[in-house]
Amino acid sequence: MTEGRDGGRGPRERMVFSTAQLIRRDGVGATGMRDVAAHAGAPRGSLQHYFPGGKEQLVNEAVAWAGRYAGRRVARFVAALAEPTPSALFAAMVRQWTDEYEAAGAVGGCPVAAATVDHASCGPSTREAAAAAFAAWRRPVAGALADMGVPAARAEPLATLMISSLEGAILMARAEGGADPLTTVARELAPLLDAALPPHHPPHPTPDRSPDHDGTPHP
Amino acid sequence: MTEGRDGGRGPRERMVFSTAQLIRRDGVGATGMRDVAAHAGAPRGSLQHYFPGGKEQLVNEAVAWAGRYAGRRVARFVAALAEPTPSALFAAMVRQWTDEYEAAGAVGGCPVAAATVDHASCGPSTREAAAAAFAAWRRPVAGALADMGVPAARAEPLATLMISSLEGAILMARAEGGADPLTTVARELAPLLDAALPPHHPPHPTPDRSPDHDGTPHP
DNA sequence: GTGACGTTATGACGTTGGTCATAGTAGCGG
DNA sequence: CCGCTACTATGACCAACGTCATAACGTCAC
Repeated sequence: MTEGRDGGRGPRERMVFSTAQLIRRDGVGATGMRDVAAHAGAPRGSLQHYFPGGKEQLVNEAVAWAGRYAGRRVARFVAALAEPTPSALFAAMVRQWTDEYEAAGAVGGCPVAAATVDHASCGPSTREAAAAAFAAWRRPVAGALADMGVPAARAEPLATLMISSLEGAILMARAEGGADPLTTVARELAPLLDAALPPHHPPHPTPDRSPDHDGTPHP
Repeated sequence: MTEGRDGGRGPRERMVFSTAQLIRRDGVGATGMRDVAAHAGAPRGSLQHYFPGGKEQLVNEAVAWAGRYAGRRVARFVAALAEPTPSALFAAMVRQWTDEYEAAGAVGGCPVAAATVDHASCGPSTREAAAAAFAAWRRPVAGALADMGVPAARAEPLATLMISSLEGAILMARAEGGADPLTTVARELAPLLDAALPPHHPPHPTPDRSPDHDGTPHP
């Protein structure tokens, strides 16, 4: 899939983007600097020019980019929801992955998860970058829940639960080679999420699918 | 086979065990065969003798062992529960990790997750091994839920949700360096899990069991 | 033009990985 | 003693990695 928005930017952004793509598919340790340069169509020398901190800096920036991307994506999901319920938001987040897995197979996961697991392949700063990325992802989710009417005290915990379940389901889906765990988690978690709304909210069963194709590939 | 050389556990099992331990801390790619031999106190030559399939076979056996271990652990948790409710089982599963993280820091995650993410560091057979490990873990969880009174149709999906949430929370906990996501997920998911029980939940006679301690560290 | 600078391009070095090949050691039946 | 088998131990290879060093190619200022 060619995405229109990566070629226009400079080579530096392309390399960060390619790093995230390769990391989420192959892991941190298995992603070489040469692979990144080749995937980004950039010269190898540019790596050490733009990222004098070496692989660690490159991975950290890729993780940070993935966190920002996930946060922007959540805002986009919320804006596109016909029924602004927590379960509909979660369903949209999950559908992003089921669509990809059913289209291109369950290769590739979350780059932040890969960076977290491959902890030894990079320095301790990557752990902080992963924490920041999760925070940048959780914050808009919690904000969206609060906007929907979820009590402020429960918005953050529920966002943590949503992201945890999604990440774990991505893991199991990759292992099983199918998207079943993702759909299962979305279905089972839905009633709990909507139950966090104040009582006078009418329970609307299913969200209708709204088109959200911005052409940007997964982080 | 020669048994009884080292207290009943041969060097082969030690190597599989060490592989799981190193993988769950450093990832697959960053775990070298030499490291495994050193950690297991075994000679390097024994690796190629016991695992002619190389690193892939070693990793696969470690993943399979981790799956069996998790399954056995679930059975032990169920036996030790004072109140056999789904939320209590989930709390026990989560507490296994919070205890470790609060005692020794949030280094180390699930070896099955590491093998799933580091997909490129090993062949496709590792993916199947990870799927089998997840299944070996999910089956006893679903069985325990069914025994507690959860309808059979919901036992498997709920087990998938429990394991997904746990795996994702482990991920976030490692990234943040604390056990908070784990406790949050356990608390937020509890009402949904217990709501799957039939209206009058019958208090089962608790099978008294000594606290779990088999001397085996985490997988 | 000339120089400087940001970038691109490539070769080389040192390390580390997994695997292979080959010794070496213990136990045991003859 | 010998030969056999299971296991231990170690050195050698090749490939790949990240990094460094250096040179060439732009494009502006002057």
